[in-house]
Amino acid sequence: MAGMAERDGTGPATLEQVARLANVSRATVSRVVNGDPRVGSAARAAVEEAIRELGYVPNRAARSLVTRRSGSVGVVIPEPTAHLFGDPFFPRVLRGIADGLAEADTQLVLLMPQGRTDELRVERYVGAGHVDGVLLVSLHGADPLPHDLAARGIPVVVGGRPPRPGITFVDVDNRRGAAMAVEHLVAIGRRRIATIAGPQDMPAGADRLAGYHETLGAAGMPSDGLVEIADFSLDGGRSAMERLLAREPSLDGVFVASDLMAIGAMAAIQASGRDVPGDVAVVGFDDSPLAAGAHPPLSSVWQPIEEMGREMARLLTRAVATREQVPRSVILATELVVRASSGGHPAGSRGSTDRSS
Amino acid sequence: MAGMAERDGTGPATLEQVARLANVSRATVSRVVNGDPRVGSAARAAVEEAIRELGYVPNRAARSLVTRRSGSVGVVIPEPTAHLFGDPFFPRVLRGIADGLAEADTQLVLLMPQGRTDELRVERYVGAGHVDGVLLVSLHGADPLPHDLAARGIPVVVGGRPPRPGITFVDVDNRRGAAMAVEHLVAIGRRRIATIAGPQDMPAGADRLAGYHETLGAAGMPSDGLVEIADFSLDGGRSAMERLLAREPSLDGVFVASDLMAIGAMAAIQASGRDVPGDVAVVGFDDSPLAAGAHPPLSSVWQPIEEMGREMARLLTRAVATREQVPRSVILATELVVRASSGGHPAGSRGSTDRSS
DNA sequence: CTGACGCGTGAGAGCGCTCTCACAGACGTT
DNA sequence: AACGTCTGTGAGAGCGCTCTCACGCGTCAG
Repeated sequence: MAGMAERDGTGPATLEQVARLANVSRATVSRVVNGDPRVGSAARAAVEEAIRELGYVPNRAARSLVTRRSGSVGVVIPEPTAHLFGDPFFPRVLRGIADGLAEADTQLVLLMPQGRTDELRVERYVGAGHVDGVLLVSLHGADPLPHDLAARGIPVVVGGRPPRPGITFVDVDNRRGAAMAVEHLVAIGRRRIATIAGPQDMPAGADRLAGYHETLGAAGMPSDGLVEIADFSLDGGRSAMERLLAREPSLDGVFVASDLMAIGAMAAIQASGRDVPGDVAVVGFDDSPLAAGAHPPLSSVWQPIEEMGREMARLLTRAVATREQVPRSVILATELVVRASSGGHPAGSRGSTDRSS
Repeated sequence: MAGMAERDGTGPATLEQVARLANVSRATVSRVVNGDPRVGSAARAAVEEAIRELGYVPNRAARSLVTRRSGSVGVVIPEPTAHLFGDPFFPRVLRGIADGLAEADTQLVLLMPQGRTDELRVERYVGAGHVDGVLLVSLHGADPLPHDLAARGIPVVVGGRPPRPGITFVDVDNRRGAAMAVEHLVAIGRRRIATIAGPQDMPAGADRLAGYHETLGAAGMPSDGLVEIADFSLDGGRSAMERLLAREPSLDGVFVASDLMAIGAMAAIQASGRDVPGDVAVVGFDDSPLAAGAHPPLSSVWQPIEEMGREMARLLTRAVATREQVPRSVILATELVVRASSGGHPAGSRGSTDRSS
């Protein structure tokens, strides 16, 4: 490696070696490494030079032995969540988390418990102090894990609104996103607007449905007979749409709570001889790569998934550093992306752009 | 916690405390904890009792400080790989890896470098000995990382055949899987069999195309004008199919190198007024959840993705333990799942079942 | 001129564990 | 009876780091 003198003999350089080379004590080197300001500039320069020369990298094990911090956090992804997502949700949160943790020079230890037994193992593992905190991506129903951990005083941040409050979380604004989608359908003149919602034991499913109802209510439009629940799958979307069309042949707009379901729904609409968006306008949710490639291209609600992961990491890092126990929450804004399926321009032009938090 | 006496005062129990409670030396406790056989049964029992009573869990940092093993391995997922997969490939390998590492009580440290700069950071990180080895899930073209790490003597196992040999890897039998798919099309009487292949700079893409050619060649059937390359996306599959149909209207079977593309292809076939499987039989690859939900249900080649992850973990664990440098490789068998899209029974009945390695 | 007070630095004590070495006692061999 | 040999155990020395404490020095008020 360039610029890295070969240290004679055994393994990576140690603090001790750096100290000797720089003619200072171990303590001083340690101060430099950890950014302690009370170090003279001469000493600091000498140490930095020595560090560069030896290619010194601190030994994490030794450090965490004395600091009693592991410098790593656990990211828990329970089975049902991992399974659910056909679109690249999963990798994207993870990337955001990885990003956010890298900012704080923290390791990401992945834990994927399968079943209750594994969850208990995770709890024991975390309880043993092997990680400084836990990030939980849980989008299905009531999971006892976050509360159990929080009760033990372990910093926890969950991604997606948890069913029970009292826990720090980051979520995207599902409700507002859904509302924007429905408002858009209203704005382009649709009068019989249906929805295909996700499972109601998932906060994301429930919140999106709530946004639908809220908007229709505000517009003074009926929603009776216009709601179907499905399971976020392609096929689920298709059959839900078939039921909707059978029951309410006159519907002219539909908000579908996920892109995958929306693509299934469009297939059903087209199979019934109707045109999208001519007869029925469709808006999905996720703005996954599938949306832009659909026929016709699918309008969809974009959500800042990476940002969610990054924010989770930041909140956890702060909680670990300050030892504070107050639950916080961050809701990230969503955006509507209008495409041909709801009569917008064929190209994927962005709709609203409020992205504060 | 049940059965866990409250230790007076400060933090988790230590070896020392266990030793005192059991009336033995630290060394003996250490032996019991690490499964050293040369411990008398009386001492062992006393130690085990004390461990239970104190809820003792070894301190990883202290341990790895002396053993010079971190007890964790890095799992590297470069940007392009993470982005590519719409189907749940990514979570599934990860789950397999998590499984396999849990068997060896090893931590999974996730590294998701974005761009070359990050890759160098990963290299430095790994080089610093923070992990005992590296697992790399890389399915795109030539990545220098695995060879760089291997050259430094760091144990590496990659998932998916690497472009250059000389590295331990685990892969699914893409070639044989493709061959089985095409053989099946031949067996049901198709005579003009096309293929939509994946990107040829990805080994998975190249190997599946090779399997196609191999089988057609063996059957003495032509393949000229019957090959299209696409990018594993829904839309890519659709347009490739349109090109194929335009060029070769008489084709009666098509092997598509991914389910997502196959679904796009089926849409194109149906849009052209043809019936699946009546006019054109279709077989996909991946056997993702999308396949069973497609219309008609899609025949597809199933691959043991979790098993691939698990096997990667095992190979790495062994390489770390034995310090051996010999590259190995494991190829896992694929299976053909016949469904309605190639005229099989509508239900998803399994085809062949050779799954040795 | 003296004492108090900063500031930069070094000495040294651990953090919790593993592992080498020494040793006591039980057994078998010549 | 004297010797080796094994087996189970303990003592103790670190692993590489952080952090407290003490100390030497220069500065400034009294």
